[in-house]
Amino acid sequence: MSASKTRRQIVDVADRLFYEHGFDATSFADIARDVGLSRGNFYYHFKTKDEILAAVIAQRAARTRAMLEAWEQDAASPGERIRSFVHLLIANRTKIMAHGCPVGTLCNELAKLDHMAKDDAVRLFSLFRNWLSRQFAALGRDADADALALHVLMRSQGVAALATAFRDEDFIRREVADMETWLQAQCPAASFGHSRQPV
Amino acid sequence: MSASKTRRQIVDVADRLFYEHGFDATSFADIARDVGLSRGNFYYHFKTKDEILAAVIAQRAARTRAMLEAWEQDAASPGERIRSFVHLLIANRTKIMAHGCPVGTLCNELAKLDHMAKDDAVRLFSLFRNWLSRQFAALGRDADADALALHVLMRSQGVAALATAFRDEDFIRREVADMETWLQAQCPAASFGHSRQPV
DNA sequence: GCATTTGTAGGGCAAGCGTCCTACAATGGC
DNA sequence: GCCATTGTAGGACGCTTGCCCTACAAATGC
Repeated sequence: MSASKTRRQIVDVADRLFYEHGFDATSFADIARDVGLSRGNFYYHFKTKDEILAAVIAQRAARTRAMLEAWEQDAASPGERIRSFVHLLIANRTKIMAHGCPVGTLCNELAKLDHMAKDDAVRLFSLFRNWLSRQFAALGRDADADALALHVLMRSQGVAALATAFRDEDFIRREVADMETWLQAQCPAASFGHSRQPV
Repeated sequence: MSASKTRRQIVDVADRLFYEHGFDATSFADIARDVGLSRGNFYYHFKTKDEILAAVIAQRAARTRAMLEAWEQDAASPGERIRSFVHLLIANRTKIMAHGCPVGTLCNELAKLDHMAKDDAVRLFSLFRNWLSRQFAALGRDADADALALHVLMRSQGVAALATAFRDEDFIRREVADMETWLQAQCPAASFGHSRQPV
């Protein structure tokens, strides 16, 4: 098997395990077992655990960028794009109720561990923050675009945190609906499309 | 030194270390060092690490209950009481920016570790949830009191999460002010006291 | 002043950690 | 068909973990 393919497998598995069990609680052996590699052979692909973390964060950043660009293409209006973001909460509800927001929980853990890569993880947040900010600016809210972006991000983090604690799917849908109402109120003139009822 | 006093010291130190570095990353040795006890002697006071965690959670629950009762006494109106809760974000801003919300981060970590005590940690959330719910009910919002309580809890969790990531004190004050405005709008008839400007 | 309880010190245990090394199988260029 | 490169297996390393034990000091009861 080619090295790059094995490497990608390692990063995929590590990504999943870091999300499900946390970075610190995931051991080299755990990743190796799931990839089907011998423990020691890891050294060939990744010298240290931190190196794996860096690769995982880089991959998440790349995928996030791709997702945001796709929304930029697909969604008709900035308002629709923001709705796409908000609806991530519903699309990923099962995983969120089990393990929280991948970005938020990673940032929290790395902050507690006072880990080098902490700032890199926060940069994942910044991707969303800047993208949301641009959408709000496009809606004519240039003056407070960044504050609005942080507000949306804040809400989704809060929803994810409580959804994990209480495992309440209705709560998620209720708060998403509330965010949509809020969104409409922010830019009454803008077209947000038809406000679909949550399923 | 009396056993109960040493025990209390252990729980206090463990509480702090669990908050600052997380449960998993805090070792027996770390706690022992900070208390000034020999490593091995822990066995006398606590058989297992989980036992320490249970004691820490129990202490947090007791202190939370005491705080909520104090607010019940001090604050004139239910609205003022809810404000007391919201202003925790500002009062504890430094610690929150460094280590997040003590309850939220603990729940997240225990969920990832799939730890026995997970539900006990969530019960800390429920203390706030039920208390807030009672305040909203007292404001005449019986029908959706619990949903409103969850909404307030959700917001404070979101603010704490992003405050940790971006270390932005202004963001905290802005969102607290926004929550106060929202609060006024929820129960226009109720007395919320004068809306102080955040310092 | 002796005996029992209460609390502490220090170290040992097996297991697991991240890391690192060496030996070997598979592959592809020449 | 030989050789260098690429990738893998398996285990050893030093360390730390949670946990447990025994020996001893200090306090307490009678």
